[in-house]
This record gives sequence, C-alpha cells and structure tokens, in this order.
Amino acid sequence: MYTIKRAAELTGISVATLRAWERRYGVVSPKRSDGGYRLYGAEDVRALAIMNSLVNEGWSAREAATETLRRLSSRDAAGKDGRDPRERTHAVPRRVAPLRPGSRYQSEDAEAFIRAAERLDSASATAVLDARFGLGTFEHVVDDWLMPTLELVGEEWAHGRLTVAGEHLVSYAVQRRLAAAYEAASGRADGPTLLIGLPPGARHELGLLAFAVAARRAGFATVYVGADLPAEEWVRAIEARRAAGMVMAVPRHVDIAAARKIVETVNRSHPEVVIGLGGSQQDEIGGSCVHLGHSITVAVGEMSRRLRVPA
Amino acid sequence: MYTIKRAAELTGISVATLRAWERRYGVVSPKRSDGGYRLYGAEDVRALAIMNSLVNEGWSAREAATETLRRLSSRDAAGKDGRDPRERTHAVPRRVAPLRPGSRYQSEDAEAFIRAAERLDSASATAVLDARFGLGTFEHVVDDWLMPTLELVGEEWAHGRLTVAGEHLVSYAVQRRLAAAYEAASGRADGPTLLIGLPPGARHELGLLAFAVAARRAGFATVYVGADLPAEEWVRAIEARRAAGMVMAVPRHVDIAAARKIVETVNRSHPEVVIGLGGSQQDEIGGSCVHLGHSITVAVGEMSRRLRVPA
Amino acid sequence: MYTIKRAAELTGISVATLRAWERRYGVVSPKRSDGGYRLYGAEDVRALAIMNSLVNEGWSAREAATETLRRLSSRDAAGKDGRDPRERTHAVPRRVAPLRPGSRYQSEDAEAFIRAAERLDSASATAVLDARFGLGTFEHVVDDWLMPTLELVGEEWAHGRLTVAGEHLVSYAVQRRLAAAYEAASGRADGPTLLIGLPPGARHELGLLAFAVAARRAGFATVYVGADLPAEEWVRAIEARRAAGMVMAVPRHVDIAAARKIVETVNRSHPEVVIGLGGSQQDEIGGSCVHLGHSITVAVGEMSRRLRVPA
DNA sequence: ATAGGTTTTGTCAAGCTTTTGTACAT
DNA sequence: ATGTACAAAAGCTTGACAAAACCTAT
Repeated sequence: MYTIKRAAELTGISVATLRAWERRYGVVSPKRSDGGYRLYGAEDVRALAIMNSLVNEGWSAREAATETLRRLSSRDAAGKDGRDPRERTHAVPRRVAPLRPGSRYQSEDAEAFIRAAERLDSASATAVLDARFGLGTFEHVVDDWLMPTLELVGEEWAHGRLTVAGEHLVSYAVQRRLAAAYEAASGRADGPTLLIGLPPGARHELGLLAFAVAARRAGFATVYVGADLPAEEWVRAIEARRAAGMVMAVPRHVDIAAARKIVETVNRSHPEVVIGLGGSQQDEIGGSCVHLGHSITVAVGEMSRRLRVPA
Repeated sequence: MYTIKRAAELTGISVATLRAWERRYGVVSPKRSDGGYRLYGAEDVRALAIMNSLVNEGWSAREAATETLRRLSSRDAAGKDGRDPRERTHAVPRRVAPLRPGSRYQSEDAEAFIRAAERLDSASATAVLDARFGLGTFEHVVDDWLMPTLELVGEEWAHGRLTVAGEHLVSYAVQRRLAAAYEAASGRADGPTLLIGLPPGARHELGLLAFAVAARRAGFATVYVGADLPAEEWVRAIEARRAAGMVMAVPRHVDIAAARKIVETVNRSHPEVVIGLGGSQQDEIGGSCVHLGHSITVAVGEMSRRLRVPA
Repeated sequence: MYTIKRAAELTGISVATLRAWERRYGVVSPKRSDGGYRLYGAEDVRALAIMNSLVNEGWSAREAATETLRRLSSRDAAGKDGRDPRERTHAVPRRVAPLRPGSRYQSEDAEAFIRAAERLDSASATAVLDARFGLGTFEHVVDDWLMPTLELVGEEWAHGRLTVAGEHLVSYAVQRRLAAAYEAASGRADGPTLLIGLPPGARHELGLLAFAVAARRAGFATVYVGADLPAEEWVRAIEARRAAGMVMAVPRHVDIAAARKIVETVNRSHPEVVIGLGGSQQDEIGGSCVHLGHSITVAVGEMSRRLRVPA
C-alpha cells in the first residue's frame, strides 16, 4: 500500500492530478487509512499508469478513464476462469509461427528477459542484453529487439504479471547497457556537434539515450545534456559547443509546452541549427524542426542527411 | 473513443475538414460527450480513412462519401451472420491457389505478418521481413511480396480486423527494414546523382523509400530529401548536388498542386534534369516528366535508361 | 539477544523510534529481562530491518509495519512444510535460461558469494570478489554484478537464510575490496576536484565508495569526506580543496533534511559548484543539483560532462 | 478561415486533520 | 522504561482559475 506521494512518483502523475482523476472520473478508489489517507494498492497504480499512457497518447482524460476501467474489467473477466494468472503467463505463446532455426531475430530472448524481471534477477537480464547485442549492429538490435521488448515489459507490468520492482530492474539494466555503449562509442567524433536532451521536467528516456549512442557511432560529436536545460541554456550550450544541430525527445503530453518554447527560442536565435524531435509527442511541435519518427536508424540517417549535406 | 484532434492525426485529415464532411455528407456520426464534444470510435476512424483514400485517388468528396457508406454497409450486411469477427479473421482463407511447395513467393508469410500485427508483436514482424528479404533480390521481394502485403494489411485494417496500433507497428517495422537496406546499399555510388523526395506536406512513403534503396543498388548516387523542400529549394538542391535527375512521389490528390509547381519550376530552370514521378497520382502531373508506374524494378530501369544512355 | 541500544545500531533506527514502532504498530514484541529491559532476538532485528527498508522506500510507517508482519507470517507459513530452509535456498533456481558457457555474466558467482557468507568464510568471499573484478572493467562489474548481488544478499538475510554476522562479513569484504580499488586508482588525478560524502548521521555506503573509485578512475581528484561534515564544513572543505563539484549520497528517508540543508548552503555560498546526488532518496532533494541515478557508469559520465565542459 | 462562446482539465490555495519522529517529564 | 507532548511533514476537501481544446455559425 503506497501513500499518494509514492503513487505519484511511481506513475509520474502529480499528486493534485491524482486526486482530480479520482474525484472526476473514479478511475481508482484507493483504500483509506483510519485517518482518511489514501492507500494505493498495486492494482490502483496499474490503473493509473494505464490511464496515464492513454492520456499521453492523446486521449481525453475522461475517455481514457473509461477505457482504463474497460480494459481492467475485461482482464478480470478473462482471468476469472480459475487459473492462476502466473500460469497463464507461460501458457500464452508469445511467438506463433515457427521460424527457421538459427534465425537471428526470434523473440525467445524477450521471454528470458521478462522472466529475469519476474525473478528480480539483474545478472540474467544483463546476460540477455549482452547476448542480444552480440548478434547484430547496435542500431538493428535497438530498433528490432530492445524497444519492442521494452514495450512488452510495460505490457506485462500493466497486466499485473510483473512488479514495479521488476520493471525498474529492467529499466536500470538497459540504462547501464546503453551508458556503456555510449562510452564505448566515443573517440571517432569527427563530424558536426549534436546536442541531445529533453525539455526540463521530463523523465530521462531510454530511447533518447539509444539515439545518442547511434549518433556517436555515426560520427557525430554528441553532447548529452539530459533534462536540465531551460530554453536559454539550450541557446547558450549551442553557442558554447558550436553545435550544428540538436535532438530533443518529447515523451509526454505535459512536455509539449516546454519543448515548444525551446524550439521557438532556438529557431529565433539560431535559425541555422537543425532541430530534430523524437518521442511519442513529437508531432505536437511545430516551427522549423524535423520529426525524426520512432526508429533510431531512420532518425540518425535523417540528421546525417541534414547536417552533412550543405543546402 | 478519440477526440477530434486525435482522429485528425490518425487519418491525416484536418479538423475543419472532418467537421465539414460530417455536416455535408454524413459519413460519420460520432458520439458526443455530455458537453457536446465529438467522440470518434474505431469504426468512425475507418470510415474517414476510406473516404480519405478515395478522395486521394481523385474522387469527389460527395461521391467518395457515398461509396464509403456503401462499402461499410455491405460489409456490415456480410458480417451480420452472427459470427465473432475475430474468428472470421482466421476463417477467411488468405491464400487461394495452392502454389507448388518450395515456391519462393507463397503468401504464407503475409499471414504470419498480419498475425504479428494483430498481436502487436514487433519482433515476429521483423522476423518475417528478415526471412522474406533473405529469399530473393530486394527489388523482387518489394514488388512481388512487400507492396501487395502492405495493401493486404491496409485492407485488413479497413475491415476492422486490425487495430490502428497494429497497422502502425507494421509500418514502422517496414520503415526500419527499408532504412537499414538504404544504409546497407551505400558505398558503390559511382553513377549519376538522383534527388528523391515528395512535395511539401506529403507524408513520407514506404514505396518511395523502397525506390531509393533500389536506386542506390542500381548505382545511382541518391539523396533522399523527404517532404521538406518547396519548389525553389529543389532547384537549389539540384544545383548543389549537380543532380542529373530527380524522382518525386505524388501519393495524394492534395499533393498534385505542389507537385505540379515543382515540376514546372525545375523544367524551366533545369530542362536537362530528368524528372521521374511515382505514387498513385502521378498521372495527374503533366509537363516534361516520366511516369514511372508502380513497380520499383520498372521504375529504376526507366531512370537508368534515361540517365545512362544519352539521347 | 540484543539490548535496545545494540538493536538500534544493527538496524540504524534510533532508540526512541524503536520504542515508538513497538508501541504504535506492534511490529516487534521483544522479550524482557527480569528488570524489564527489552531483549531483541534475530527475528526481531529482521522485522525491524524490513520495516526500515520499506519506510526508506517511501511507505508510511503504519503500512510498512503491516506489510512487514504480512511478509514474515507468509514466510513462516511457507516454511512450515517441514523442509529445512537451508535446502530451499538451493532448490530455488536462480538462473533459468542456460547461457552459452564462458559468458562473463552468469550469476553463479553470486551463489558462491552467498554460500561464503553462510559459512562465514571470509577468504572465499574475497576470492569470489577477486575473480569477478578480474573479468571486466571496474564500472561494469560494480553495476552489473556487485550491486545486484548485494541486493540478493540483503534479501537472503531478510528471509532468515543468512545471519547478521554473514551479512556483515560480506559487507566488510566488499568494503575492503573497494578501499583497495580506491587506493589503486590514485595517481592520475589531473582532473577537477570532487568532494564525495554523505549527510551527517548517514551510514557509510558501499555504492558511494564504488562511485568514488570510478570517479578517480575517470581522472577526478577525489576527496572522500564520509558522513562527518555538517553543512558549513562542506563549504569550508570546498574552499580548502578548491573543489569544482561534490557528490553526496542520500540513502535513507531520515537523511533528506540534512541533505537538503547541505545543498542549500552550498548553492548559496558556491553556486558554481556542481552538486551530484546519489542514493535511493536522491529525488527528494531539489535546488540546483544533478540527480545521478543508480548506475555508477552513468553517474561518473554525468559528472564528467558537467565539469569538463565549461559553460 | 474567423469570431465568439463553452467545455475540459491540470494546477493551486486556504484551512484543517493525520501521521510520525523526537523530546521531555515522571 | 514509560507515557505524554509537540512540531514538522504530509494529506484531505472544497472551490476556483486559466489555458487548451472544442463547438457553432458566419
């Protein structure tokens, strides 16, 4: 049972919004302590996370709440056939068509990865990552295995088959792997300089970190500035590093305003700087900027094209 | 239930047009929230997408609306035999004539592909692509399997047997595959330079990307300029890269005007540059240009003939 | 049987709080001496440690107590199947998918490590550490093996499968290893100076010590100040060493207030000093500071970025 | 496409209560 | 050692506001 503060941290939703969603849409009804404090269970946190992801996809809050309840109830109904949900995890075949043996992109590793998360076994998770990244180019593995698998992990968690701790473990393991790859990719930075970061307040994003690695591997001199810089600081950083471009992720709906301001500010002061956008909310941002899509291969290619080829 | 903004994003139709189509032709009758906001269901989005594709093919809006309703009602009539639509997905045989065993272009993989989309299983979709592209030349696989399969996917979606998310997943997987192939094809660019792109405002197109790969493989030095360049910028890019030719896709009816302007501008300033056209609306464009048809094998051959063999 | 003072030392909880938890939540019911003094058994100490870890994760005290009792009772119930709990330790497979032999990140060593702790075999524990640190870079081994394994050790202890002495043995062995690595990393300190420590009253932390080693290896001139300095002393130390940055761990909930004060004081007197934060409570601290996350690779990279690059 | 009005939704504030670590008195 | 007291931190409810999104009609 989590306090409201903890629930807010776990879901990334503000405390005020948490209360508003409960009051207005009844998406959760947390238990109460004797004194009236809200006590959120794992079930509640999941419901909030689902609703949050829908809102970030562009649903209206009210509709997102309805859909969340619908999904959870349908899940419960499906689960009430007397079977242990744990069993079901392994009963559901995650891969249907048998592929030829030796194929490099089977999704067996995804299963092993998720099981490592279930057991909170960090070492095995790392082992899977090591094995995977040994099988193909970094970009290919990220686009075709890592990011889809992370989505799968999120789904498992949303269905209650994975604990919060399990999801965090996976996230940390991946972050460490990407950080190591980022370090390993340094050295051949003979290309133009790229600033890489997020709007202030956004959470750090694995996808953006993976992009940073790929950008380095493509020869860019990269500077990962994280989620700390307000608009004016972006400008100052561009000047200090004589950056030719910048790439910013816009992962959540609430990040849109801050991202817009940064794009406008940079557009005005440095119109020659190419601004690339990533993240699920990238299309909400206008102005002079490039929407890079959702594949790091494509995104890096796009930035290369813009910065290597003088108009 | 999507907000009007989200529905506009999903279909690529502007919010104002969405309201006009509803008012004038009644193609959709979205539910309303208590406050009167429109709420679009998956059914509505499909209707709009069908109408949009018709309009893009050149139909008048009114005719397109009638046809859309006709198609949907006939589908509903056919569907009202009491069967679960989900069952039907697997009951409908997707392959009619049995091919000789061992034939390289059976459509079993198409089925596996679509099932991966149903399950939102990115890894399996990628596995199918890998398997397919291992079986023949890039050009052959694209013309004879990929593009037809993508049409099949679109059809499945239009019939409600595939979610929006499923269709996006497929689209992204293909885009990643093509991007990788584009990168892999670089290196042997000893031929003339080709600019490849779309009119400003058009959506990026998988067919055009596939053409870019094939052009590279044929020895052209390709520059993929995307959908960003207005007419004058095309001219400037031609000069900067000393391009011998350019290829532009005209996928939608609304792109015709912009495409015409580009062709005219390039014709006037650089009459020696060969202009190739692709996309479903290619025949709407006149002037001095080549209509490349709908096969990338043919299209690349055509461009090679024009640019290698001096007239 | 421990006195209340000793129990307070073992768990890191103040004597007053120990009594309050007993009175208010009944989380433990220690025996009493003839004179009425509390006498804590190993079982009691574990309960208190579990509750303490939950409180440090952000649970409310009352909820943490309930959860602690729940966990202990469920454990007892599970344990009453007549089997020696010792056997169960080995029956639970810690690694499922067989990895290719020779892989560097199997978790067999973790098992050997825990067995050394069980047998109070300091030499074996050290041997495992030596073997591990020989297999990869210091940073990689810490992030991907040492820290996860220490978590595993904590879990074993919480389940009663490891004694207090066993856990201490492990802790000391690791501390010795890290201290040796810290010494070994000296010499090449040509970079900016970094102060490394904890808020007063906090326990020394293995994670922070590991960070200190990695910082040295990255070229920082490091000064490990431990948990002794109050806010004003941090300022004085910064001035005396002309430090460019400082890194502080915030491991427990009770450390938050002291940590906040230090950050505020340093921010006010030396706004140019970069403050990095680690530990599970790092996100509770605001002000001008950098949250370094939970990977020493990432953390050192972050500090390098901030201090090598003049704004 | 614009104008003018409405709905939706995240955030905040005021005033009050509960919780909890620590301190004090017996 | 025990019991009471206290103050800081965190939570609760109600009400309100402002920006964004949406509506209709012209």
